[in-house]
Amino acid sequence: MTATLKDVATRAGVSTSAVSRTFTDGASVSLKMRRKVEKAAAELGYSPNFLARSLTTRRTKLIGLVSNNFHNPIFLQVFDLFTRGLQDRGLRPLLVNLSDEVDPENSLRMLQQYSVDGAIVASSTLPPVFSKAFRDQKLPVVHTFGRYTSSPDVHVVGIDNVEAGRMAARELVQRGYKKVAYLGGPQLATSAQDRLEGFENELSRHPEITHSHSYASAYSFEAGRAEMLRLLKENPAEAYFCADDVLSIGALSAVKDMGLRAPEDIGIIGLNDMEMSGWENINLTTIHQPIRQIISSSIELMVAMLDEPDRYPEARLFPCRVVERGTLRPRP
Amino acid sequence: MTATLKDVATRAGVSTSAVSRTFTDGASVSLKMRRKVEKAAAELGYSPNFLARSLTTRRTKLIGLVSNNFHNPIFLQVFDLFTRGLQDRGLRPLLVNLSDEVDPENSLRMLQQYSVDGAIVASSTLPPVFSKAFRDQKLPVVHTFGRYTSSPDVHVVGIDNVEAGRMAARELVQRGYKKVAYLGGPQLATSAQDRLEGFENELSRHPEITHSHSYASAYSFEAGRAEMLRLLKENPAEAYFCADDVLSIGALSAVKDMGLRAPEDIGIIGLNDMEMSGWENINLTTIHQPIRQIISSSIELMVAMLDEPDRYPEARLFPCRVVERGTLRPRP
DNA sequence: ATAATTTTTGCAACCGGTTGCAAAAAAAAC
DNA sequence: GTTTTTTTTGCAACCGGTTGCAAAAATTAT
Repeated sequence: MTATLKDVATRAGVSTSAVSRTFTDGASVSLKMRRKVEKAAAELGYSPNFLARSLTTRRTKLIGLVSNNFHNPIFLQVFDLFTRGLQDRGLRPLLVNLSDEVDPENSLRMLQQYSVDGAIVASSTLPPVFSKAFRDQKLPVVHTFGRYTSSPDVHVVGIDNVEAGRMAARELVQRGYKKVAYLGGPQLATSAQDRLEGFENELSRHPEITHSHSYASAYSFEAGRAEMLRLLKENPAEAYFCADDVLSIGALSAVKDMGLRAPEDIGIIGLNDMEMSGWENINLTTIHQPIRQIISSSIELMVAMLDEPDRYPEARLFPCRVVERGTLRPRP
Repeated sequence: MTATLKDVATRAGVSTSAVSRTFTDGASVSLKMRRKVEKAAAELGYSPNFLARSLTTRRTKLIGLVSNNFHNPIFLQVFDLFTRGLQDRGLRPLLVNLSDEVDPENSLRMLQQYSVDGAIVASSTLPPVFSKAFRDQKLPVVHTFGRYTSSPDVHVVGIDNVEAGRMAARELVQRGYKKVAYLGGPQLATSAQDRLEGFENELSRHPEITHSHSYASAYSFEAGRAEMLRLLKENPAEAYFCADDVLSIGALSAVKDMGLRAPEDIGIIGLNDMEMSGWENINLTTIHQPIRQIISSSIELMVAMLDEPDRYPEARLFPCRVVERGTLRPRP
């Protein structure tokens, strides 16, 4: 149906190699030849078949974009930034939804079958074993929103979740809260664990402040709401650090449901600073996570790795900052 | 690096065809042969290269998932459903972000270069010329959330936007509003046009009710908020039909900003019924669009087309229903 | 046991490209 | 105008598979 290399060669009266070379940059073709070939190609509407090409070049320019976060609105932005960033560099995202997947095997095999050049794992809730499995197959992999370790197995780009936890604690301390708590995402998410660690670590310097923690079942509105409802019925803290904005919004909803107000009765600070946290009817005080930088850095790293697969794994962490809005009482 | 067909053949001491056949279902292989090959394959960790295979079979099982909606939270759910649905059928979504794209040429060529088996265009704001360009290249295409016409150029799956507009109008009429208005998305979006058409069409049966319309610059919170702020400063209507939930939420925010309340001062009805519309602090009365059915039907249609490419284009429309929450005054 | 039929297998060509190598052509040096 | 050097070109093998066809092997019928 569509024109092939051979068709163009025949039409231009040249060898197939010549045609191939005009479409490979850096190859040796005379100007005259190039003209001839390009003319024939244009007449036939030819453009090279990337997949056939990939057989010999061993480059598909396909990047597996692997995630299991399809419920947190922030990930729409994540996908937007990733797809555009990859496209701009001539790469193509093959989207893999790991929502219910527990075993890396299948996804790994699939990525191999499509010969992706690399995989970006965009998730803070996927266990590290996933990205490690990819790496073990010599597949270049970047774990975006992954866990920081001083000697990482795979490239990690994100924030220092421990530090973010500290930051949240400091913020609550400064505002004079005496009884605080952490409301985390799924307990097995490394991000949730690390944020708690930092939170408690900072609070250990303030023995006069009591603190506790619990986990919502997912990074979702409903989960945050349910957990906060439960907490409020018992013996609630004065202020909560919710490990994610969407969780915070759920928690806020619970607060209002119980006839309470934020920040007057209950203080809440989130993490992410997603677009809707700034919406007037939400107006959440939160810790800003620099998504754009995280993603463009992830892509850069991936591009670099395509040229240099044995690059030593590094961790790239970006600083966060508190965005003050209306759900925490003012600093004294 | 990874084992190839030939490696397996050598190891098992059989021909490459034999190996190929064991991995092609429906091919003729004796049980004994299959055993032998599978053993060798397992030992080498072999699995067939889909792209090489696609060269001869002319099937890549790659589906272009094309969209320009990366700001409306409902599309996160759309991507979730599409990716899972496609995966479940052994198809792989190649995500294409058309956000700033005005010319179908590039995207079309790219999809051709990767030999996708088909393309799903998921957008209500992309001009029909895009999907038509794909179709013209004999590429099976489904336009999800596309415009209904009685003799469609390409397969369309979605809702009857005209009818949805009527439904919204009826709802406002029944609740006794005397002065109503339509707040649309980007004017060139077919969905925005059609919803307005239905809205006005229904209202033409009620000459005692005055109505007007205007458009927000995008289907986004900010755009809805800005437009509603403008409207409220002039001569606002009693109730608005906002052509999208995220637009409605922006509008609601504007209403509160001006010191007004919904539904007491201004009534609002949206369209989509996205998850967060049900959140307690939003609580938007809206028209439910059956996303799950729309998407699973789109996938079914695509799968059907892969077997029968010249299938006559059809339109599949799903009925909507009003979801009553708290932003419209009750029926009398 | 032999012939006829069916099933299984391997050969070799092909899918749409790329590329090392050597020959041919063009350019530079003498 | 030769010779040397450089550039351009085509040949042919290859990337990792599939598949039509005919031969070989296994079944079934006689």
